[in-house]
Amino acid sequence: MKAITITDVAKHAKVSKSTVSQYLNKRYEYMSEKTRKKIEEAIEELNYQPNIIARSLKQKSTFTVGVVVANILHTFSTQIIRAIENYFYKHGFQIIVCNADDQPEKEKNYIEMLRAKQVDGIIIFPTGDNLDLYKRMKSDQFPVVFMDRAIEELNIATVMLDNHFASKLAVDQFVEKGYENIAIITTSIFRNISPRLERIQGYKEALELHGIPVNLDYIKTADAEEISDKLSELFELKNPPQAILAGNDIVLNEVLRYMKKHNMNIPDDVAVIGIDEVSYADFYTPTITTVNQPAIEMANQAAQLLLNQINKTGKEDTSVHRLKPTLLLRNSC
Amino acid sequence: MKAITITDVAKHAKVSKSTVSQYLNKRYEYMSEKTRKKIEEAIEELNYQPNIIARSLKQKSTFTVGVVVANILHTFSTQIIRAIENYFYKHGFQIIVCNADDQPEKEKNYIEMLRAKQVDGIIIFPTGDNLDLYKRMKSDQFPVVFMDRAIEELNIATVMLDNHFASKLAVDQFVEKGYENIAIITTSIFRNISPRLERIQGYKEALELHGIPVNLDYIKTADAEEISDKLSELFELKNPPQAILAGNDIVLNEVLRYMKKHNMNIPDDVAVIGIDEVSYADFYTPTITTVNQPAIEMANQAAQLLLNQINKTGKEDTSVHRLKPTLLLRNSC
DNA sequence: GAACTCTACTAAATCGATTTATTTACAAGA
DNA sequence: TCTTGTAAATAAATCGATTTAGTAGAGTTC
Repeated sequence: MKAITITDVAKHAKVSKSTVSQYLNKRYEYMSEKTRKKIEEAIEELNYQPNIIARSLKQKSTFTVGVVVANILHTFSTQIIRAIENYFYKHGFQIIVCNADDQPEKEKNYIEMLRAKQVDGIIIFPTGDNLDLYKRMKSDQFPVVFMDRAIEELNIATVMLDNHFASKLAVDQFVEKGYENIAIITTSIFRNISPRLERIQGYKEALELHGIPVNLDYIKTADAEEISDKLSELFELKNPPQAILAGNDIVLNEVLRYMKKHNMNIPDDVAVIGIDEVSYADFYTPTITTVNQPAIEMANQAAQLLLNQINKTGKEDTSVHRLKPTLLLRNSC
Repeated sequence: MKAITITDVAKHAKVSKSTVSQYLNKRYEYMSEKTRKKIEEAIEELNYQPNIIARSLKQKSTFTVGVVVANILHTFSTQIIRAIENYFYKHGFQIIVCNADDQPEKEKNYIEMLRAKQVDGIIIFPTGDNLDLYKRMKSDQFPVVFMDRAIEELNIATVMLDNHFASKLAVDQFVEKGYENIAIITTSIFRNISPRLERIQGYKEALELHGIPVNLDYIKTADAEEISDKLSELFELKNPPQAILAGNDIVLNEVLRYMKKHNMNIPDDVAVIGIDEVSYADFYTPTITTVNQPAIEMANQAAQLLLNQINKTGKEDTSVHRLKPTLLLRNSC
């Protein structure tokens, strides 16, 4: 890899570096037509590409933003990434995607790396366990937007689902179909992951609205591997649930796997609704009713909030934006 | 955002920039214990973080590699990204993921951007339509590894599935179960995407091995939206297929959607095998037999090949590495 | 005590761009 | 003829690190 620099171009075109730089930045008024042509030719001939590293050292802005996702394997994460990327691509930015794997330690490393690399801003699916780090970014006025999960009292712009409403949509549907013994299962709430807590909270509120007492035995949280055990616990209750709300796509998979294994019929033996749309929802037997997150709008909104911070356009927005999910009514309930 | 630089640290610790730099690079033998402590404290107090941009301007290596995926929405892409990222994370590299959306134009922009940003190497799922660009990277001796798709005559290290064998696994299984009218459906081969061509080729070869004549009516390629039409064509044949090999996860979804819609029973009305494992394979009714790609091994191998090129370790390897898939035998066939 | 070696440090060059201040050449105006 | 103004171009400073070459001072050796 030979390295063609601005100096080479300048020599080749028999002008100064400064003039070449002006050319590169399209300030043609500082040079004659003839010079412009010479530089153009030199760049062409040498196949010169400016070193963006050197450029951004001087210019500060790197036109790169980071996205730190909690777990890249979630369909929701991928959809968000893709949409964020599309948004920023249009605005001339690149995105650096990093995968924190739900590990605060990894999240910390990535955020620090990204900052050290001088990205212009970061969209984070926060693990929630790096409060000091979040605070430092805030006090440094470094552009940050949180996605999917809220961190209290930090006043950082956040885009997330209206999780209460998501649960309400599901519970309302169950009730309409005549179910009263309704269980909810989410993945672990070990680190107080807000969407999960809110979905449980929304579930409770929705039940109360319908005058149905909340039965704590019907609320289960566990990591994917233990969900099957939790389901067994549910069905061993003397009053087993007739309906199950799966808190996300992973839980839904586990629930369906369990049903399959135990030869249980949906919705006759037990009705099911999942939060998060899944690829197979409309051709599974039965088709699965789901609560769909508006991933693209969420991504666009987060991207826009970040871009506003980066460009210092619009007034400061540190609020939590909650988008409404929709119910995709099918036959599992 | 105040910017603490090495100069600030030097002043604060009352030493020269050079010494601070030595400290940052852990060359403690060039300073006294006392100086080391002073610098350590200064860095701590000022909360200093070195500017990696400035560093890499001098050092050349940016410890960043790019991954340009064809489409980030494919589960296979995500698995690969995740594994590549894990591999490089261990070696102190960051990865920049870019999504080409199967558009050669976008791919070109991204590769050029990545190179301009001086990444140390790139792993590409090539669209195949940027031959000049690929050649230039090759002649610049820029570290590149292709993933998933081969580009003929370029002599660029490539990691991909043994696609012929993938089809063979499926066809062998069909034949063992007594099926002879076997169809294959893949997504569009518009741009000569090698895995798709190879899967079709492997399907033909496998049939011939079993002495079954190849029926061209049984071979269909189409974009996702038209697959349902192609399926109708298949079942309107006077000799409709008894078995269908779905060329990837997207096709499999479409096939299952069609079966559901037309109330067709698997495997009685038609047997199905999919290439690519899917999340619901083991709890669908019936459970779905799939041909599984060893994504993690493929990612590790690609990452290792790239790292070798970057570090110039090992001898030059420009061969095509083909990994073997495995059959996950279930009940759809 | 001259010559040499080490240790602990520093000054200055460097990476490849951008940007500011300055210079040159030439034409217009008084 | 002597300013003055302007267009075109350049030199030099800058960004924030690394790295090379060099130096001061203490200790060793003969």
